[in-house]
Amino acid sequence: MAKKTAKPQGKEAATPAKPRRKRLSPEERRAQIVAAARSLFAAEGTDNVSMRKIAKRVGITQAAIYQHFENKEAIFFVIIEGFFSDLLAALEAASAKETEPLHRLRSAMRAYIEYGLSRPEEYRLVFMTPMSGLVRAGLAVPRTDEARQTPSKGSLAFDVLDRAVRDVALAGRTRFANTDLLAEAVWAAGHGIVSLLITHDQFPWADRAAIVDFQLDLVFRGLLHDNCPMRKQIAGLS
Amino acid sequence: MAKKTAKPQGKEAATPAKPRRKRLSPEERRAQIVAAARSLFAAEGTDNVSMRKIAKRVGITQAAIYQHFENKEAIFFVIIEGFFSDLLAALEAASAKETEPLHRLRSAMRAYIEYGLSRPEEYRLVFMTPMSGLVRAGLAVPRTDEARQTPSKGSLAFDVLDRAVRDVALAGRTRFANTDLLAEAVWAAGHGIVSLLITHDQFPWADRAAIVDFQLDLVFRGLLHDNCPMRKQIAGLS
DNA sequence: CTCAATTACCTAACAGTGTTTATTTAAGGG
DNA sequence: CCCTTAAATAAACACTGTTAGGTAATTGAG
Repeated sequence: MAKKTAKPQGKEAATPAKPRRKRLSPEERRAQIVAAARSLFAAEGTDNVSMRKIAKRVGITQAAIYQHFENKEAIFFVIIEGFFSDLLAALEAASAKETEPLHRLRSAMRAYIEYGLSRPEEYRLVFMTPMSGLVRAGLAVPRTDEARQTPSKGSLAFDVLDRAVRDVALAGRTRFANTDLLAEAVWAAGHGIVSLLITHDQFPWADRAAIVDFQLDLVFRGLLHDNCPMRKQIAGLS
Repeated sequence: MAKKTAKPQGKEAATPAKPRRKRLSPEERRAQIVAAARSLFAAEGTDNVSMRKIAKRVGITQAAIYQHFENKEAIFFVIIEGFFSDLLAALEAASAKETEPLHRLRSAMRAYIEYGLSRPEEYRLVFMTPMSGLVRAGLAVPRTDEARQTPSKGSLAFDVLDRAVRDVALAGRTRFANTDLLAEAVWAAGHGIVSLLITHDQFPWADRAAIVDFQLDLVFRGLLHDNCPMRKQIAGLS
């Protein structure tokens, strides 16, 4: 405001009520677009959000978005990066809270599940949607490759889980020697809960907290050594 | 062929190469449409199949489909019914193969996972896609309702799992008293495997068969009683 | 301060989607 | 044989993601 330069303004002087075109820096616009897209996704679901809706929310035309993003997937990509970044932070915070390997793994798993349930639309986008090269960019090739192209937040997040599982094995608390398999199984068990709860909220589920606790108990009882003294400590409620 | 009725044929006599409009019984057309849709879904993915593609495959115009189906979801619905029907058959066959409760549950779980992996696109449609009233029609309200409106194939399929879990509990083979929770947890563990393998085929997974075996071992070791003699029998490989 | 270059933005259009309407025409029964 | 029924069509609707080309706001050089 307070910008009264009073320029010549083209030729036909003051077509009335024409909302003056605002020009923002690319960084600002990008941030606006991503913010609008993220909140719309969360509110209406990923599929029900169009480029036009995002543009309207920002206050520009749909075509203007293409000045800042190659296509719709590119917006997804940025959102996913943020999702993985926060997921990584949540996992690391949960891991840091516990020192004993088993409790640490359990804490990380619980954090994963709760994080997924707290951001269902993004979770669906990241872990339940097939997108050429997109999910790949966020997560895949975490271990077997040697290229080491600055590992993505997604692979780092998986590494937290992987490390926690390995520590449990190193502490001699599980009889399963193959930690890769174990990490995948633990991940799948957690993902199954999140995925089903997100998609089938009509299903007559038991209480969510009870389900999460139960699943954790089941998995952790499963991976423990038969003679592990901790076996008694596992809650095993309900 | 050999139908040379030689009718008056309208007015402008023989516009050349105009493919004569064929008229089929509703049942035949419905079957054609569903068959085309199912094979296209399996081949190209649910999202990449349009009404026009289905119509072209059948040999009619897209609008003709609406004579037989209210909308695209209605086609999905029929396909899903078939999916659930086959799933139910697979689960029952797997259950029937084993008599000991624990082995029966394990057999059913394995059948579930393998069935899902064998029909990934339909599995995604049924268990990983949010669709208003659609999934509900196939699966939800399996237990808590008293209306008993001729239970769907979906709820019957879940019942197989539910019954298998309850039998394990009745046989005293698990310490978990809440069989509802246990059934949901077992389902979630299986679903997690199927879901992740379907969506993230880029991820450097271990061998599929090994993953499935491992997940089954993990879950079944988890649900067993501490002093259950069967504990030693569980494979627990790798 | 002015003028040219850059480029954020807009208008308009494209091809594709699911769906609807009005019209044609094939098939079966009187 | 006509005449009704309804399966199929053609053409349009409103929506989607995306692109081409023109307009104008901002920036930096002279």
